[in-house]
Amino acid sequence: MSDLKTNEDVKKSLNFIESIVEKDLAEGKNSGRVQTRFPPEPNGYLHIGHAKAICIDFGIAERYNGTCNLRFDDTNPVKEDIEYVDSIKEDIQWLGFHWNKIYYASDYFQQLWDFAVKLIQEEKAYIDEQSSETIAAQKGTPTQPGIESPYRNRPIEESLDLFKRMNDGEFEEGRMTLRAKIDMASPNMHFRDPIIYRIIKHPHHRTGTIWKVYPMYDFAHGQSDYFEGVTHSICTLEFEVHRPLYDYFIDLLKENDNYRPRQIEFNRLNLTYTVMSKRKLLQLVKEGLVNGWDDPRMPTICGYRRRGYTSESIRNFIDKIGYTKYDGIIDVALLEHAVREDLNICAPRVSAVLNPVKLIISNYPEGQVEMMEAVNNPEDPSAGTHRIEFTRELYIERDDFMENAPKKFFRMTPGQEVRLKSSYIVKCTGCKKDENGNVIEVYAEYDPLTKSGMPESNRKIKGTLHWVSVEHSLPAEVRLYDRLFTVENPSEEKDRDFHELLNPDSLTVLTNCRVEKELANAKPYDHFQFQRLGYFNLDPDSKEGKLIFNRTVSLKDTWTKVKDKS
RNA sequence: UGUUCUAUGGUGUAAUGGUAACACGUCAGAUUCUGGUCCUGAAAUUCCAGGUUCGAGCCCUGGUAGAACAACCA
Repeated sequence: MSDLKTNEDVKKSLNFIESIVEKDLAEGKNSGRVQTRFPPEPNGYLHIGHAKAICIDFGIAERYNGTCNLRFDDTNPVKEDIEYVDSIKEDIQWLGFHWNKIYYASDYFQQLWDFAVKLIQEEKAYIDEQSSETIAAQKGTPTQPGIESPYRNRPIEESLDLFKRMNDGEFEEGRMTLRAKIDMASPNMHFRDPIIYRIIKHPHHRTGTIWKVYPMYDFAHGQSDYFEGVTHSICTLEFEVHRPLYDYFIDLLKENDNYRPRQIEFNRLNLTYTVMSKRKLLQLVKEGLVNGWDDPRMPTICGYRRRGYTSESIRNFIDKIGYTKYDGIIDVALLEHAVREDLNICAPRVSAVLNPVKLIISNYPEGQVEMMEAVNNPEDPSAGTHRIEFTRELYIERDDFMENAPKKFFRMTPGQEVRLKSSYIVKCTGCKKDENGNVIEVYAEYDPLTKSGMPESNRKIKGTLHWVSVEHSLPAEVRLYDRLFTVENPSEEKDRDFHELLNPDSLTVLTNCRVEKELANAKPYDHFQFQRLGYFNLDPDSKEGKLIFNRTVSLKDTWTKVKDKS
């Protein structure tokens, strides 16, 4: 035991974000305070990429005795909805995080308005009456400077007056905008007089129709951070080029040198075979290509939850992949490993047959029922055992019988002995086929001396099969979920229609499954290991008399490789 | 012919000027009443070229490659 490392010995190295925070702390910045925020826009459900952000936002606060607030970045009423607000809260809690307070960017609309008015008065902003096309054309390109708007130097009073009238609803959407007056020749496109306010007449899910003008992201995010007292504003890499503008507005807002929020960017999560774009996920839902945001094929938090992933495994996964500035793509195998790792420890083993074929133990008395003791979890002896009925007629997996088997097939084939899990060793004697040659019954003889626990049962047998009693098992429906996309990196196939990349076999519904009686007591989301078949959970749509299971993830199945070789 | 950022086995992440390590994946073996788990082993790595240094994955210069930025989205 002594050479085992304790948790303290295995000191995890700091990621670059933690290093920055520690350095700031060491330098006494922000009076030694650490405050973060998780700032989703309520325009969709959270996906696993958000989980990465959530873990670092809440994790940094926790690690450095700070606080983390949840802030909804609700500056675009057209796309946002209260449904999303609710789902986001639920998913964060399911992941096991707790916010200090909930804020909304819309809480700051008045402050932001006042700040905008101040900028106009200082000749740092003006009302532009050009169309979006004209403004875009004048913006130049990343390699060519833009040109100035003819409205750029209009009198302060005129801008002030128009800004007020914009918010009074006097002008149509798109008619005019408020732009910051910075530098049309800046190499950073975001400094070329960015639009900071636009007219939107669509009612806001919180403020209703009070406002007719809404701030843009760049004019709301940093300021909101500042108003709240955020010290470390952690976001993804694509906001890197926004940071100078973030700092620009903070400088105009900042009142003293004791506090200033700081933006830090990390690499967004990319997963193989997975689409992470909110826009595309919304499209999948809207076009009915999946059964809602919580479809088990979706990479959303609620999709994974429904599929049977545990929050623990998602957090462990995030922990494994780390935070850097390198823009790579992570193999889903790593996520699946994290899920198996967690489920292996906590999922009870139960018997289920997905594709049943009858097995008749010809020398076993008709009508006899024996209760067999089944271990709930070999990884956890304290999980105990449960009992399962053994009878003359059983169901086994159709794939577990082969009439003419290759050498490395260790399961049911004429003349070969196999062990029926938790019960007897049986020897296959043959099978019966219908007129089409399909196997309809398999026959075997049991050895009464080999019941689990008996001395004779210690014979070395290569194959162990799972089974259920024909009479005592329950019917069930099992849904096998595969990858939604056929290509490893769907976002790289930009020129191809997204629909072409969808996997037509991403969902397989098996309706003739049989499960052991024990499962009648299962509760929604409970997870199980169906022995060699993988991990499954009970779908919340299950009803009394209709059990529905989702396959969470398959086991690593080396049999498939043996098959390839033979 | 812009600005900003990035580059370590197949994938992701460490090593903070001093023996290139960890996890996943792959392959092989052992154990097993799950072809799972656990265990053992193997193959495989610092983008290129210079420079600084006793010593460079790390610092400097120049290349190369990739990413982000030209929404009245966030």
